[in-house]
Amino acid sequence: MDNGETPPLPTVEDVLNFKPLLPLTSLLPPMATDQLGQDSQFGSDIDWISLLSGSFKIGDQNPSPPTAARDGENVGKNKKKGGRAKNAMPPRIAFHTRSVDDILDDGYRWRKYGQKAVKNSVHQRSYYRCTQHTCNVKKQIQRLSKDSSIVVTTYEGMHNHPSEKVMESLSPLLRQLQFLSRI
DNA sequence: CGTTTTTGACCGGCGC
DNA sequence: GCGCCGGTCAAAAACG
Repeated sequence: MDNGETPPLPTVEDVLNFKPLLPLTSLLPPMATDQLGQDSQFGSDIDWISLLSGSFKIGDQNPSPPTAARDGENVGKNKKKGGRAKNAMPPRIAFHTRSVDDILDDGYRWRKYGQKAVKNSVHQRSYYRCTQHTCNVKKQIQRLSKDSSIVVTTYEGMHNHPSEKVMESLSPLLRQLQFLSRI
């Protein structure tokens, strides 16, 4: 598609209209300490997730676990498994975003693997998969036919690795926090 | 040249 | 069984 371009930053209106159904921290992967490098001191002393979510307290080693509220409002179509609960399907999280751009930069890299026209919608639905091999997170993007200015992004599954983009931008801050926490 | 997109084929579930 | 529908595969094209 139009991937060569850097996705435009969200406008103020985009931010105001951005209503996640879950706390953003629930989208972060569990901190993989072994991926931060052997020489890194990250991960062992500080619960970065709770720190970033604002629930971190000094000396609190046991913050409230992110009891992932499972389903969003629009996931009603999951009733397919009427009697056959074969495998618990991964949780789905949907975001409604008012944006001119279909592709929202969430920090992860995605590979498109399909596109289909859905019934009762003029627009098509695109299917993406996380490019990390060990991570089978999927997401689908479709634009509301009623209000074409709204993009629905549905995530399925949780990343088992950190976003290199987020890590890159957060690394200096994390180092600083690590340094300060040692005092 | 490696990676990503495109796009029709393919497949499985479900209702009739 | 058949056809619709949503999701995925995969080969070829496009891209940088």
